Amino acid sequence: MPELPEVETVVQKLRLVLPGNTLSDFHLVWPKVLSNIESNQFSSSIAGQLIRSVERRGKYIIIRLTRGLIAVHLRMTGRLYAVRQPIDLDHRHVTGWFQCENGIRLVLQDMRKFGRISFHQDLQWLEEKLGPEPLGEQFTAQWLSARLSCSGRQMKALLLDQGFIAGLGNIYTDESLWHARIHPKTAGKDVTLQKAERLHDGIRRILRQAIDSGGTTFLNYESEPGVSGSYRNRLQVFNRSGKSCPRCGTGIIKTRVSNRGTYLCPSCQGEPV
DNA sequence: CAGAGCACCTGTGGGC
DNA sequence: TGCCCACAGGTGCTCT
Repeated sequence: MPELPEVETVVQKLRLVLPGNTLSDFHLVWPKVLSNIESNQFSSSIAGQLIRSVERRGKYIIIRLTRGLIAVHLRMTGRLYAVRQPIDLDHRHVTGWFQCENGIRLVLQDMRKFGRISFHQDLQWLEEKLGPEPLGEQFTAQWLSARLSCSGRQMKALLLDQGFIAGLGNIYTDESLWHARIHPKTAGKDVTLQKAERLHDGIRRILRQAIDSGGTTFLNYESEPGVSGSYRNRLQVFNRSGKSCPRCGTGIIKTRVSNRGTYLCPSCQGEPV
């Protein structure tokens, strides 16, 4: 579900209420939600710990404690939100929640139960597996062009690979490739410098606009209960098969690339070289 | 190495 | 209306 802009929106909301609070307990509902630690050990590891900050790295939500950190990945349908204890919301699909000493609860609700929570001492494990942040300084057009030129993989697969760039998912990959007029099956090394520059520009511009819109909502994603993102109204190709390309008017088609549903303009994005 | 297929889960929407 | 199938914003694994 959530890609970088949706996760960033969640992090921005949590940042307003969590830092400064002290965790007291973790309540496990769906056993598999804890990916690298046993429930009792997790509860005792976080009990009494101060939440220092809430950050994002790729699609991971990072909650820094006095000692160690909690990482949450929402996968397809996860939501993470804070509620005041007296407010009893619809508790369907809750896979686990954190209790804070001041009464605030941090709830993970996840229809498909793919979302995961893990506990770590530092971020080294993540830095080893993720590529650069697309909105960070390391992600430049030169870097992108150089990395593309030495890969025979399809562009769609490359952009979805979190080890290549961290944070893009199916929606923003299709939107970015449309922006740069690149067919998703094009091999990385066949992308010209000019198109790599356009892609770099598109990725950053699209992600920033999506963050400003609070992300994209289809079925599930809400940064908190009742709050959906409006970037859906600004999508150019994703989920718009049969509608006309905003640039040239040609009908947008849906195909399958890299085993994912993929939207593109057959005119603007031509055939792969 | 690159790509396909499947597993993990539950819900929804389209076709008949 | 109801049933069945395909598909869903992600990731990790196996197999070819």
